[in-house]
Amino acid sequence: MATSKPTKILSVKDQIADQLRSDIISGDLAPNTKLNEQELAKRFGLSRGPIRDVILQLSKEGLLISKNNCGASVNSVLEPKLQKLMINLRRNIEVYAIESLKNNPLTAEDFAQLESILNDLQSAFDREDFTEVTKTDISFHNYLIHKAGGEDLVNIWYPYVMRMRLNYKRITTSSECVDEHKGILQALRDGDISSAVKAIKANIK
Amino acid sequence: MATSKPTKILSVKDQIADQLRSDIISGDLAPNTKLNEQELAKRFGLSRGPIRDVILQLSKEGLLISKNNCGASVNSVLEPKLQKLMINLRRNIEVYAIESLKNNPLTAEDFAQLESILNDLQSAFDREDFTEVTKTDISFHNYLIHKAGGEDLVNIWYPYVMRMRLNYKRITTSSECVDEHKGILQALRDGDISSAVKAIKANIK
DNA sequence: TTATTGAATATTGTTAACAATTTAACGTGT
DNA sequence: ACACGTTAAATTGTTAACAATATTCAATAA
Repeated sequence: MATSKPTKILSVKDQIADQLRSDIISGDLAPNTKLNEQELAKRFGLSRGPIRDVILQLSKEGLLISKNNCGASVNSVLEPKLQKLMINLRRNIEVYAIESLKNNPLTAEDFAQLESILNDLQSAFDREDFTEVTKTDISFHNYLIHKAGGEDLVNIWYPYVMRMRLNYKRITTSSECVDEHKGILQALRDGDISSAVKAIKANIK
Repeated sequence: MATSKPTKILSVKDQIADQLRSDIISGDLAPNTKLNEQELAKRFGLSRGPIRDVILQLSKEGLLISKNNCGASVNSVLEPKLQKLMINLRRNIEVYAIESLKNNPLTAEDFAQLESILNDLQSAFDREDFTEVTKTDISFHNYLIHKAGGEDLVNIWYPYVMRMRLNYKRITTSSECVDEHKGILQALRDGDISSAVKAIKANIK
């Protein structure tokens, strides 16, 4: 039996959602841009049905906002106060995740995975592919969140990250971003949870 | 022009979503129950299209969970730790909402609305219509959240409330629930924010 | 008996035509 | 020129048939 790395199978809708997420993160689709179902259907070579599903999915994630009979648009930037609230809530979730690793420590496999993600992060920086940087950044956190609380926690957490990405267009420098994540990982390796918590808090802003 | 109370116009899908929410809250649809699209379509006299939309909507709210090619089920009860986390997060949001009323105080109209909601709450208790009790309870909080942060904040907050309702089947007594909300309202009337915050914290559990 | 294979069934995913609604454009009257 | 109502176009909502995928269950072999 072939036990090599399982290539991820993505449903058609997942792929389209992924592409649209990229477009939004990259700024290609600016906030308040209205989406046209037919247009999207033609672009992806599908009918409007699945497109509608994807639009609802991305609404669930906070990236789009859709009103009755009026279509969907890219969600707008949050006002600063709500932004701060969301950062605070996200911090709560991620701190919870880190602390829960006390009873559910990372395995060697986990560390290998996270290491690999950080390599991808560095590589994306080197290519100056900032959309990929963002996605990889998110996937690092996603890994930890999932480890700590499974799908349930991911579902609670995900909308915050996504919605926050709409607010921050500016990208940090390579060294800062990669180093911050390496710091988190190292603290976890050392089993130094309180240090990891500090590092996570510093990273979420 | 007739300026009397505007009767809310609900889209077909909103009405179906509402009904399903009731079914889930009432326990008529127990956690992990699988939903059948055809069945629902027949029940509501629609085709499967809009039903699918509603299912996605309720997934967004955390009431349902749907997997690829495998349909949707009523979401399961959260494990106690995640439950506590969610309560904590919801408290954060509601405290934020209350505190933001300092700069954006409730009007006479607001108080009238909230009063009316509490009357409905008492009435639902008297009728022992506990599904309606839950919905009215939620709508009280919803009013404050919306006042404080608009649609954006409601969208952040709503999934927590809904998901939490799946965990608590037991209903509190009439006097306890109504009194708690009256306490919140009275503190707000007095302009005593810190007291209102205390009352909200005590109410969310 | 237990596991496994395969066909039959049921369910979800997709499509394209049709209906209802919203948006835009136009013309009329003031 | 401006406001208003009507019509035409564009867009979203809905439907029903079809395709792809999962599930069920019976038959077979170990």
